[in-house]
Amino acid sequence: MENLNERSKKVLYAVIQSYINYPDPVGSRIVTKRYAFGLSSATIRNIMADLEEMGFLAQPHTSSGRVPTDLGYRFYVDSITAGGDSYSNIEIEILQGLYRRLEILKNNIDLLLSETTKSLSMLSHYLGVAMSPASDMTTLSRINLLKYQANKAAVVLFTDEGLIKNKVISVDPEISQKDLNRIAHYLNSEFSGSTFDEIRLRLLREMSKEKIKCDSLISKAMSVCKEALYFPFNELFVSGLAEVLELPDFADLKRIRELSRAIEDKHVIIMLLDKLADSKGVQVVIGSENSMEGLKDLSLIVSPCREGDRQVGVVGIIGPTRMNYAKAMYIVENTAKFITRMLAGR
Amino acid sequence: MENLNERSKKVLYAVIQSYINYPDPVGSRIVTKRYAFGLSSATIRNIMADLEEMGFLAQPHTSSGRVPTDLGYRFYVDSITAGGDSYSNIEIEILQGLYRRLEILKNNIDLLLSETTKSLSMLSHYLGVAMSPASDMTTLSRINLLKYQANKAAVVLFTDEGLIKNKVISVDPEISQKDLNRIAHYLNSEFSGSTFDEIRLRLLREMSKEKIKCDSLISKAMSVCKEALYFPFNELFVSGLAEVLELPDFADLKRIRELSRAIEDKHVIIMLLDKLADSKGVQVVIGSENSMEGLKDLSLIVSPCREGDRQVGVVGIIGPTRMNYAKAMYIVENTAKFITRMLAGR
DNA sequence: ATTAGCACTTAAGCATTGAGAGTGCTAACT
DNA sequence: AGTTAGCACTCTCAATGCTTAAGTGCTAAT
Repeated sequence: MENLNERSKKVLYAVIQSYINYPDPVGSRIVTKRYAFGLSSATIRNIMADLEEMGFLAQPHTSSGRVPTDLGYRFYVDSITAGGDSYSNIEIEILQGLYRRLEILKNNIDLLLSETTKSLSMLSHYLGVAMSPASDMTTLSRINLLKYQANKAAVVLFTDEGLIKNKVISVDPEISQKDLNRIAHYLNSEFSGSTFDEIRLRLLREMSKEKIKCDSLISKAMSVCKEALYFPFNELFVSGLAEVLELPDFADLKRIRELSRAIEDKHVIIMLLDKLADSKGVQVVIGSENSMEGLKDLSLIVSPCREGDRQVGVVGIIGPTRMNYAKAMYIVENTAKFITRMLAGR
Repeated sequence: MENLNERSKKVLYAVIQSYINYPDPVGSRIVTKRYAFGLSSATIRNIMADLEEMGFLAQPHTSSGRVPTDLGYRFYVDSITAGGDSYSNIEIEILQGLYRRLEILKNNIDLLLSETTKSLSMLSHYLGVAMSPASDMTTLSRINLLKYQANKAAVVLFTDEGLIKNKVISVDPEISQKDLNRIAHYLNSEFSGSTFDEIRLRLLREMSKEKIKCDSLISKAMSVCKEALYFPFNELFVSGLAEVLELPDFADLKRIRELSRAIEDKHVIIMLLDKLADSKGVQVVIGSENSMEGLKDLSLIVSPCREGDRQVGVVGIIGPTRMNYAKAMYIVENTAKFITRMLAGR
């Protein structure tokens, strides 16, 4: 990047711009035609050869136009992050309209996130993704235990992030609703405000104490707690496959298979999003910059939804590396803000 | 079907059998080779021409082999339903193994169903689908209302089918937990055992009564009820797209697009499953037998999971019309039984 | 009723060809 | 010295024609 003069940069941007808009490798002639450099194609050719040598461009085969490499995109993305493009009013209005439609879902996080992914994919024409926060990092606000059948109880769990989860656990038939109330009361007074990570740790310590082991009711209660507080929270929502398959980038059966495997696994995407969730602001991961198998030659635009230190989720877009980064970043940034506002404004 | 003698039937079955195993149109020569009829290819040719005339077979183009029509598959499927194929021990063991792995999820219906779809698609190599019952038909077992924040309450709802759902509703800040308890108590005593369909109807009638309109607390309570009891229950789980894309039937980009649109919409599939959920036992819908746009040339094998009159869900398989119906039916039937056992055994 | 034989049809694979787009290099130009 | 025109070269892609293989329908013989 050091020995990259202003003119070369401009050419690089032009190539990327063109390739984003038209899915064909771009040659020197096209650059001179579509972008007024006042230079001949031969000169552009020389510059493009230099850019290729520096690793910003590549040729699919000798004598086709050039295509940006991941490095090229990276350079481009970094430059627009610094700049901060502004967007047309129309696009902003579409965004606002979609958000308004989602506002009625603010009481149901899962549904809100899942619908948000649909908006994301509609707006961007790429995959929309959203993830609720991992359980370890969320803080317990309140827990309720409801006796359900002879040997079952429902755990209802409120977190500071506004998540509500329920699950059924098996309990000793001897335990009554009163007992459960007492246990819940204990848990609330003891752990409310702590993250689940901490809670699990402290519970483990408590349970190893001698006196607890002896008292059968308490030990039963403890087993209830242990089961009640283990929640595999983080849930991933993905949509827009149909949208993505319209792109020329996914005309290839092999790529489609790869993508659909990635979507169905979820595991890989969750891991990646988890990694990116800690940072703040919009993150861009381009193609091979992520080391996940099956996500090569895909790009991710991700933003955590956080307010202070309270993280309520992650939203993002997944698409081919040949992506309209500026637009995608704009959409993700605003969607993250919207979700944050929605879930924090309580 | 009347004027279809035993020999013609055998040939029809042979053609279907062969086509299911090898995805190429089957010609008369192949029939004589793979299945020992003791007849020459010319004779088979004549029979196949007859079968085509009757609408059981079709030719993709003059002078290619023949392919079963939807009607042909229908004939075949009806015959195996009557027969009842038995399966190898190995396959039964694989099934049993997968089921055992799922047993630990019996307390979490949604997760159970969603994992079941994965098993279904693994076993069949087609799409696995599962749906929890529609809210109208489920019966309320118990309702709990938990005050949550100043103007919010969590509704926790238990049904006789073993479903547990929660949602957040907005409430008047004046309403206390005590009030909510009273409302919940009223709802439980009044409506426990009724289906949500009935409940909504009765609530509507109650609310129109004069005296209730006057009392402000009761009217507030009623508005709580109304919101609390409206649940869009029916949830659809689908998986196995990656699996299906390995099939030669989905080598075509257009079909893939169609399929993924169907999967993302869910709406269409839900409607179709809803229709089939009422009947009992395994249902087979072949290709154009369903009138849903986007599901043409796909087949569905579906079975409700019911015990007595209590329906706990629907499971099924979606695949190309060129499907191993016998196997798919076997898998669906047993999976439905398993799910029923899992959720009814309480 | 069955079958052998044959002419006919069609898809699919293969090599050939020509057009088109793009490149790199060299030599001329400013 | 930077820029450009010109040109030979490369590679893809679409079209073409040819051949092969599989399958059919029909007719005449068994």
